[in-house]
Amino acid sequence: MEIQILIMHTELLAHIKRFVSLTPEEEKIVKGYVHTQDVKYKELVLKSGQVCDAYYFVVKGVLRMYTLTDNGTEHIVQFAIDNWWMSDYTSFDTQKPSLFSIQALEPTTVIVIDKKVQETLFQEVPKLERYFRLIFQRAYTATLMRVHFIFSSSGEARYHHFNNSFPEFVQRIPQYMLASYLGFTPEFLSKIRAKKI
Amino acid sequence: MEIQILIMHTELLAHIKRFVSLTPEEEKIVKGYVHTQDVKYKELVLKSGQVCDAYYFVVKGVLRMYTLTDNGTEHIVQFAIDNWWMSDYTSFDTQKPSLFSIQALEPTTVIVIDKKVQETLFQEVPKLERYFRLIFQRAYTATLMRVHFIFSSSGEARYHHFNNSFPEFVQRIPQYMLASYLGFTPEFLSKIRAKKI
DNA sequence: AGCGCTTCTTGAACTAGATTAAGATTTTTC
DNA sequence: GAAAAATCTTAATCTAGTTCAAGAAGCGCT
Repeated sequence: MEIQILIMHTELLAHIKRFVSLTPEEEKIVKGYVHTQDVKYKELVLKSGQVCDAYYFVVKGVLRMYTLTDNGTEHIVQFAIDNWWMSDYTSFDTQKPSLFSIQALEPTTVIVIDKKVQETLFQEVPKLERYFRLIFQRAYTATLMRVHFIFSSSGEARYHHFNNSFPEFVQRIPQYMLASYLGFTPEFLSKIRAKKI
Repeated sequence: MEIQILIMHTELLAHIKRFVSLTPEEEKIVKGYVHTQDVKYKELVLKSGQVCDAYYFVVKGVLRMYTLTDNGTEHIVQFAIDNWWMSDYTSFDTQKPSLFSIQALEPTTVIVIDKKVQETLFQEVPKLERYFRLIFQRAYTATLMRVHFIFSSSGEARYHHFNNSFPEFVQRIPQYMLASYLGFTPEFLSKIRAKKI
């Protein structure tokens, strides 16, 4: 068990070190402030209406973030797979209820930074400000690219593009969720697939 | 002129200080590394195909970031007004050509951080890492909310929502650009407006 | 191995929004 | 202040994608 946790933390530290260097002491501090959590299939780590009180780093598995519209339909805003962070950062900062829910689509292991330690951790390891500056920058530009794709290509083109870019991932999630992420109905996705094989 | 520039810089420093505290020395360093630039109506600060080599902070005016699709139609990915940063951060970091163009929609004044000084500036004033961490976090979550709106509401609903949220801004830009930003055609926007007055 | 639940498919009728094209209005320029 | 350019409107036709409904596969569970 101890060894297991160590390996988990190693994944996060390796990821951080892709962006900033860390001294052994800093590594130790980070390890001291985070913890791992196992999330069962279909379990929620955040439920809309509740306040988000952690950042989640996916070590293994898949999370989805989604909203419920008035008429009861779900809309997937984003997925997180290995080495991605997910949270409702606005709810986290303002401590107001979140519009979003975050759910595991597989048995998933996450590393957690809790609200109550986040500021202290960032003060003790200021390099994390830079690390997250770069993480948010990437997430932001990736989301802008997504807006660009939504506006400039048809649903069919978006499906093929996503399929070509992340073929392994498409295998792992139900098609109706992919449809929701791409912004159309499962029936329409079925039709696209029927055309071309 | 000197006074004018000082006022400009004050706007940026005031904005930074909404997120992090700055000592007088740090303020001085920041002032030393940035400069202002006046951008004429319709002038481009970034042209797609070129490498983006600066961050731009809008002091006064409006910028738009857009792409050209194969068939020649423009798609506006975002606007920047007073106190917003705009850049193609991916192109900036990788020094690869940008897909986007950035253009002024009014005579606009920006404060510029050039690529060649950015790393040095951040090293000398590490608080800027935190500042931009928070800036990117907001930009990221705002863009996620936009994706949510695109998927969960009709074009008409999006128009009314935008109109209610930013009535003064809607006055300042041509309607066909608003249509492009909201993801539909100018003709459709005309129809929406005809319905309701 | 069979029952129940979740996911996927197909087809027919429908609609939000695109496209095309022409004219009207407003803004800019000399 | 008239001509040119840019923006906005209207209407007819068309299409990508939705909705509804029903059946077919797939898959986890005892």
